[in-house]
Amino acid sequence: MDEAVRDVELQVAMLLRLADRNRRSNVRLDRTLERSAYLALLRLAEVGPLAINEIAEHLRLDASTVTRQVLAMESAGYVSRGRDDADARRSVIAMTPAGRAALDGTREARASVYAELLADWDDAERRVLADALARLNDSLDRGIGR
Amino acid sequence: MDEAVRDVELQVAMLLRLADRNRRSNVRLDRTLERSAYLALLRLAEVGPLAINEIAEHLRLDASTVTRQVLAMESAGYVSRGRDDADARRSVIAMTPAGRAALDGTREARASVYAELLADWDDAERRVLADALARLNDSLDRGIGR
DNA sequence: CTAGTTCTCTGTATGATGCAGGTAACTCGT
DNA sequence: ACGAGTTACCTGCATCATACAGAGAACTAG
Repeated sequence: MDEAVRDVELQVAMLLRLADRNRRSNVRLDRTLERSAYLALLRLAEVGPLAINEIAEHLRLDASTVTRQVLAMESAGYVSRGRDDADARRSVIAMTPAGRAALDGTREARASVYAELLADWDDAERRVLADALARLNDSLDRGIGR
Repeated sequence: MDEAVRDVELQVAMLLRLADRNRRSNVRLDRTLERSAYLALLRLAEVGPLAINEIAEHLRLDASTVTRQVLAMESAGYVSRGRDDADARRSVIAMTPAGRAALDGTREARASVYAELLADWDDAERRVLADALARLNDSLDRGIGR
C-alpha cells in the first residue's frame, strides 16, 4: 500500500468536487465558456481547424457530445463550420474572431480566480503544482487508452 | 500575468475532464461508489455520524443533493438514519458495516487504478503531487466561501 | 460494384446537481 | 406561552454534460 498513491487518489476526488463547486459559484465565471467549450477552443487556438473527431479524441469525449458543443458554439458565433474538400464527411471547425475574444475573456477570468486562490502560495510552489498537474494529466491521458 | 497560475488553471481544467473520463471508462470502478457517496462515507468514517447539512457543507453540495444521496445510500444499506434526540429536525446519518465494506472496496479499487496510473512516478514525485493537491484543495475550500 | 468502415448527427437515457417552495421543528423576544 | 423568524430536511422541478445506439452519407478496398 503506497500511502502517497492513496493520498493522490483521495485528493483528486476532492479536487473534482471542489473545483466543480468553485466553477458554479464564482460570479466571475458566470458569463464565460463552459469547461469543455473552453478546452475545445483552446485546442483550436493552438493547432488550428479540426474535425469533430479530433476534438473528441483530444478531450476524451464521445463525438456526439462534441457535435452538440460545436453546434452550440457555432450558434454563439465562436466557431465556423465547413466541410473538408478532400473528405466530405469531415467537418472543419475553425475558431472565429468572436471565439478568440470569448476564449481570451474566459482565460482572463479563470486566471484571475486562480490568482486569488493561490495568492498565499509562493512562486516556486505554484510551479511545482502546475508541473505535477501537467504530469498527472499526461499519465491519465495515457492510462485512459489502457 | 503569472505563468504558473495560468498553467495551474489550465491543468486543473484538463484534469477535471480526464479524471471524469477515467472514472467512467475504467471497468474496475464499475461496481464501486460514486464520487460523492464515496466522499460522504469517507467523512462518516473519519468523524462519525453527521447531519445532512454537515455533509453538504463539507462537500460543498446543496443539502437537497445530499438528501438524495443519503436516501440512495440508505436503500443500498450503506448508512442508517435516525433523528437527533435533542433536535428532531436533524437527521443523524451513520455508516453501517455494509457501508464500511463498500467504502473499503471502493478505496481499494480506486487506489489500484491510481497505482497503475502513477506506476512510472518515483515515490518522492508522488508525495509532491499528493501534497500539492492537498494544499490546492485547502485553498479551494477556503476560496469558495469567498 | 459491393461490403465494410468512417464521420457526423439525432434520439434517448442517465446522473449529478441546484433552486424554489413546502413542512415540521426549534428559538427568541415580549 | 404566543407569534415571528430561522433552521433542517425533503420534494418537485429544471438543467447540463455526457454516453450509447442507430441512421445516413461519404469514403475505401477488393
